Amino acid sequence: MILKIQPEAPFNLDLSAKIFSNGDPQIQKYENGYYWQVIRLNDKLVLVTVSSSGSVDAPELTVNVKPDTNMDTGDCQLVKQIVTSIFNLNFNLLNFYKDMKTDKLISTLTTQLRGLNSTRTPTFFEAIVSSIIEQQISLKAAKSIETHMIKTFGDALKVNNTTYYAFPTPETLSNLEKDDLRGVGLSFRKAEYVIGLSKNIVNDEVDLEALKSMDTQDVINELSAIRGIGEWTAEFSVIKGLHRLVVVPTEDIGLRRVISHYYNNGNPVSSDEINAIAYNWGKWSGLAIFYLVIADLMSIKI
DNA sequence: AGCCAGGCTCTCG
DNA sequence: CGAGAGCATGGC
Repeated sequence: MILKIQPEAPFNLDLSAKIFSNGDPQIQKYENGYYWQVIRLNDKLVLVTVSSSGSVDAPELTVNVKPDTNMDTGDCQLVKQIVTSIFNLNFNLLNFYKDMKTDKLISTLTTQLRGLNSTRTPTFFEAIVSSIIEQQISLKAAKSIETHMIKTFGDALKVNNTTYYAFPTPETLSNLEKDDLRGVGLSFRKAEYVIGLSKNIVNDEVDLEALKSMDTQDVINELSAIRGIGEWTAEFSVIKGLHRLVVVPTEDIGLRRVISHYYNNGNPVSSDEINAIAYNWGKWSGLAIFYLVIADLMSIKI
């Protein structure tokens, strides 16, 4: 089944999905103009493949859904809604570009990276769990552990003789023992965090849906109260899962590296210095940082 | 080989 | 309170 989505222009799928280039093909990947992953509808899993036609300033996305048996109109709407959420397609970048025209460095990037939108995880839960896994260890190590966890405990969907995996649900993870998650590479400590969080969700002690409509700082406070979630994890969870790009995680080593690179000739920067720089971007601070991070990733020289 | 890498909790003093 | 230990895998 083919669905069409018209994103707010400008939008560039190739730039926006590039961060998934080294993703696992059985989980989530972007390759040769195609982005794919399994998404969870109300009562079923489907493999969704997204590609782009048209131009950056008049884009159209084609969404291929498999299997398409028993897909009703509500399911189609949900697929569109989830894809729109993942790539932030209802967000118009033009106001950001306009307001950044006076910022020499950022406006250079908005020209070069025109149509780059930041992505968000399909579920808030996924953002929190992966942020927990990413604590302390390198992103490479964390990714490897997460992949192992998804392939072991995620729900499988077979399409054209290939098996794909959806991120495991809170229900599934809440029923695991610590040893199960230790077996896929989490530390015993992180296994406790993930299982504890999942149990809280299943028991309705934590309501992630309710958090979604709260102020960013309130969400961070609520999350930080959960065992295993500190300030860093809470901030990255709302950035990756709820797209709250107003947060400036000054204590994050990745952000420090990027600011140091583009604003201080590679010399270390303090939290205060980062805050001072970000303050000038106002409500666009998170998006400006996102453009810097991607520029750094793509080795763009300014 | 050994240290560090997008943290956090627990334990001591 | 503050400081220190311990933890998981991958890369150098």
